[in-house]
Amino acid sequence: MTLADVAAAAGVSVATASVAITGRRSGNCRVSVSVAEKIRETARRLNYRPNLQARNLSTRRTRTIAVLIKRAAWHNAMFYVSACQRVLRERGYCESVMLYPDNELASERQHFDLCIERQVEGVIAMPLIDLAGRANVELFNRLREDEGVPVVQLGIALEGCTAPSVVTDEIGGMAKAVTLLHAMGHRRIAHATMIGYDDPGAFNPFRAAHLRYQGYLKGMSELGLEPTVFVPTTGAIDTDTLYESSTQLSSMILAASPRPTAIVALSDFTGAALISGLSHAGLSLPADMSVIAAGDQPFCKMLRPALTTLAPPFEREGELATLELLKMIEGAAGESHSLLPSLINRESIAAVR
Amino acid sequence: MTLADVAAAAGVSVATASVAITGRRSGNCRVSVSVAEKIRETARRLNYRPNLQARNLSTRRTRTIAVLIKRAAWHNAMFYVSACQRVLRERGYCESVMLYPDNELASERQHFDLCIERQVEGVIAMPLIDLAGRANVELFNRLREDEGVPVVQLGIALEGCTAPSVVTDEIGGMAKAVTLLHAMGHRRIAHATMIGYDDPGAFNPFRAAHLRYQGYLKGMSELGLEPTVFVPTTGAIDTDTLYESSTQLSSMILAASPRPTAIVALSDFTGAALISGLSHAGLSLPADMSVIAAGDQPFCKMLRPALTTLAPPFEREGELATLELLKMIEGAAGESHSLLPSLINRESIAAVR
DNA sequence: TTGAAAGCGCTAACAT
DNA sequence: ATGTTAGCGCTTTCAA
Repeated sequence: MTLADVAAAAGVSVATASVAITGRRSGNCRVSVSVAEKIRETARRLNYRPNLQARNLSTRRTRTIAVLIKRAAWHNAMFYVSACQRVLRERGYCESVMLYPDNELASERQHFDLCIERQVEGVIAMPLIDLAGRANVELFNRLREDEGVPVVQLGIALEGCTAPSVVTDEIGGMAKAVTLLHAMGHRRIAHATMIGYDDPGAFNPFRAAHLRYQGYLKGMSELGLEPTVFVPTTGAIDTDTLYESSTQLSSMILAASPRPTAIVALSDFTGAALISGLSHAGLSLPADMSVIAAGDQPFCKMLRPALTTLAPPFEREGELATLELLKMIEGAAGESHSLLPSLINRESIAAVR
Repeated sequence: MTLADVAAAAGVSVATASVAITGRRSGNCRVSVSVAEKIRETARRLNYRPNLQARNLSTRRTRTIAVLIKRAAWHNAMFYVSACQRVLRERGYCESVMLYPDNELASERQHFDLCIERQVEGVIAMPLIDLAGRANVELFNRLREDEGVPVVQLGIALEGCTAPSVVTDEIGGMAKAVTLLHAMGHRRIAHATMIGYDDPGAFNPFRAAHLRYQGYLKGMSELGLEPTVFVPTTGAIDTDTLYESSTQLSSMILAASPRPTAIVALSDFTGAALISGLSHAGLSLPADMSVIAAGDQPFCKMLRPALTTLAPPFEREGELATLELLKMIEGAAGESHSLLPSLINRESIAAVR
């Protein structure tokens, strides 16, 4: 069922049918309303569907953008993607979500190729940094320079990458958490994190851990407080198993002297492990220990006490990234954004006794 | 940068270049190895990328399949999708994930259109049933019959839909849970569920709730046990807020007399609410009450006690769905599958005292 | 072993 | 207001 069939059935030329169906004017010409209606009616009757491949080939536009999601970010990605879809739909674009569920650089490369071959007009990517500290920076830059397809980075900004980025202000967020705890009377505020937090390299695969550590440091130093950090000594270095590797933190914290009265945890997984371990050891939370985490994972509200956490503005980030990309597709320069998370105060913090 | 450019640069015709680059024989003809190598070298040098739109238009094949995910299933979808990608890649297909984050029937329809327009060769969809009990059954059937594109349903089988389905055996799973509890000495085993569980209609939007209820019933009756079910009296009927609406269940269960010794919960969200509410009321879990849930959400392991749950074999389901689809694309008939979940025994059940 | 040419379904000048 | 025609980038007979 092609345009030609519809045109034949309606007794007009393909050009006329094309104009009628896409509702567009060709040059200064239109189709008379009556003919147009007849054509559309015929199309409907014949159950005609335009072939996008052909249309795109002809117009040399696809109005398609790609969203590249890494497996590690899948859970947050829903918020990104739904915001993204909303703005794209409003502007007549369609998107095509491609994911690289294995967190491999090679896989990211392969998807970039696919983007080019599919002629996408832009890509929103959550860049990968592998365990060896490598990233596809060159590729990101070339995609823009050689192929002319605009890119925006979401969630993390790769050093040396020319594409604008939309990220969470991890440093500001953690400093905010420290400040809040301080205002509640806490003075011995510790940080619970993961192996790798102290690598300041731009390609630390756990960059967020380092950023959050810095935010903690910043908050503490502004208040004249002495920082203390707890790190597991063993366990896989891997965000998938963060909960498991964080279980040993509780006893470390319990054994510390002086014992902190509040903990700023790297992530919700760390926070969950703390709540579990500390409660199990007989502490009453939050009275005996305040815990703030970061990430606002859906399980926070199901923990007892429900976990107070820093919520990154995912939807807004997705929206901004898309808006920037669209600007770039239209030829303008894109800007980067860093957005402060908001603090969702649930039940896991209390004033110091 | 087109094939013609490469051909010109290599001093051959586009036809030759095409054959050399795709590494295919046209008729009984090949390209000499030397020329082929030169062409490929030129292509590499010029950074040539084939235009898939053009290629697909010409071959009338896309080797692309669509995976349609509804928002409500996002979290499980990662497992589906990664399995799907793996088998697709092995067979030289590429997929394109499209989602309808708003859970609207209209949105599902729109995505079906897009699939047709994009000429996908098959679609794997997680069908939607809206709150009014409607579904796009007709559309599913027509996609196959009118457009000739094979479809497989994932996660739920729509009544009257001719497409094969790959689903979890909810009934068998729940019966298994009941049996296990019985073997641990429990006799007063209750079911905690949601509003809508007792609607036997094929288009009950909470079909899974009804299926699980039936599984519970089946298990109980096989053992000659008397069923008891607890349902919230108020609250939004919505899987997004299942945790919130389940909070009132704990006091209902506590007030019951005789009080059950074990609960089979509709889902992990219900189970989490129970663990929280029951513990808060002073019960010691699992000694005072056993809880089994279903879904194997990532947060199960973070609860205290960690939630014992029925884990649907997502990866296997995604794999089977893809395999069936591929079979259908190759002209064979697809078969349906119903897979039993496995019981992940964590800490929330114990022998009756 | 290679090239010429037709065509995939559609759009867009240009002509009528 | 409508039709004619020439592509878009690629594949694929068919001929050389």
